[in-house]
Amino acid sequence: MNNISFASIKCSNCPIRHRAVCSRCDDGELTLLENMKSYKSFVVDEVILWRGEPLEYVASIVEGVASLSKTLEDGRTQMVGLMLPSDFIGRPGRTKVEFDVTATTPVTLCRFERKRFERLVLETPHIVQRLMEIALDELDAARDWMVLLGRKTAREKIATFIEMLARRSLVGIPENNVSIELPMTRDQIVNYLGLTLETVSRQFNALKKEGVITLSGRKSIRAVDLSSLHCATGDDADSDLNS
Amino acid sequence: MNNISFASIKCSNCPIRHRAVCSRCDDGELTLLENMKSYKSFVVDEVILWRGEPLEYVASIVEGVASLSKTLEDGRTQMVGLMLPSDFIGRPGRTKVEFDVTATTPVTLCRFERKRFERLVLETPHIVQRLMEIALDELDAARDWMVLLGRKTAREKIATFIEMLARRSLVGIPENNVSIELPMTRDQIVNYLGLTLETVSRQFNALKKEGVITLSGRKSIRAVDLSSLHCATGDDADSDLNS
DNA sequence: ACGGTTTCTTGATGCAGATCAAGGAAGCCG
DNA sequence: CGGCTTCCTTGATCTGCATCAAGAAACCGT
Repeated sequence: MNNISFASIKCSNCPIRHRAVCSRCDDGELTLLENMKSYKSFVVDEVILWRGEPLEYVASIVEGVASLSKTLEDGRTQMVGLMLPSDFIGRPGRTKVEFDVTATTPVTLCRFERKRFERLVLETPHIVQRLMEIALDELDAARDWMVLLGRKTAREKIATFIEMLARRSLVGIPENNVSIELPMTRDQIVNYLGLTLETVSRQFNALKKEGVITLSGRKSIRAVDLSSLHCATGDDADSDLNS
Repeated sequence: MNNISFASIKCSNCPIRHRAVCSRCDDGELTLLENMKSYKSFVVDEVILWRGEPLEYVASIVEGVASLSKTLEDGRTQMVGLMLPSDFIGRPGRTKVEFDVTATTPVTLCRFERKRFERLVLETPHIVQRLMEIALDELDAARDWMVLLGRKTAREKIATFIEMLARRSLVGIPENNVSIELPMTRDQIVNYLGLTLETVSRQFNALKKEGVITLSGRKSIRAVDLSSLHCATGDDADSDLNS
């Protein structure tokens, strides 16, 4: 656990200062948030929030990856979102969440008491504006994922997943031979992509045999050939450099 | 086409006054919107907005149903949203949309020039607040749909779809024998649910044979037995009376 | 470095839903 | 009302992925 280092961090030095819910805030607004915030960390697989549980805090992810997932009666589960640093958990105006939130890597949150935060939101347009943008970005991502879940083949799902991770892990221009750390186990990938363990395994290894990627260890991938990886996604050539 | 009747409607008499983007606005704010708005209508299957096209207007749906859909290289398409009256099309801060918007029934929009609207948004917290709520509600819906697309069987998808329409078409307490008008053709249902024509047809008729629903004509359904309909959805007993 | 556990791979088989291929019923327009 | 078109249904077959069933590799604690 590495949260202690955050215990007394200044907002102005925060790694997500420029992307989180506070990104548009001026110094005065930031001070208000500074006085409200508290950090909390979670270990891998720890549940951050249960579905339906009263929501006492809202929070930004400072570090780590969390997943949102929904479960049907009989136990089938579907991941409905991946939350990365600067993403926001919880929403003003709702007293609970409709999904379970789980840490897939060690996670550190910057939390605000929900009720106080809601009051602040009403008076702080910069925060609402940013919250809206964050929600709309998530909506875009959710819609892309709907295409994947509804229409893509197993192979295309895996390729899209890897490409998404590759695109995210490099800041600059994409180039071949990017090394990627999977932020989740096969089991979680399964629930993210709407597949089974065996199918995920087979498709990873198929792409490996074709020389599109290499695998080493359980959570490390190298994208050898980005262009053939993209061909395998089913998406068209252009599409999104956005956000 | 029935749009002429809207040509000079007052915002205060608007059928979506209490739910649309303007729902929190006071009289002054409403007057500003009133002076910016223009109505436009679309016939069935008319494209309201092409993916990637520059976005000159944002708009609320006043009447009718529109669909958002995405298409893969090879023509497979997935509907990623159904827009109903009071839903909002377009977003401040983006110059284009990432999907096609099509009228699935005759549609009337209340439009605002995007640039003027963006300026107004910056100064009108009531609008941003409502926009955020709308976005978050859409996000909830998108996530429910991800579960359907990723994990539900054909039968469960159809049952969920019908239940959604039933729930929406009645204002009060759900009761058996609700009559439902499908706002779309089989072909569009197919793309909404991530299935094929034949499968959709078979599952509709399976539910009919079991006495859960009756069919009459092409677009009219009666939900005879809501509780067995719900059982067929795969969802758990409680879940959402929200929003 | 070793044994045990967890996680991942590989193979064999089965099935839900896709695809292929005709028919049949609604709706439309004369 | 009758012919035409579009849309929907039904049946036969195929296939991608799930499921079932062993192994094998990676990781972990001692």
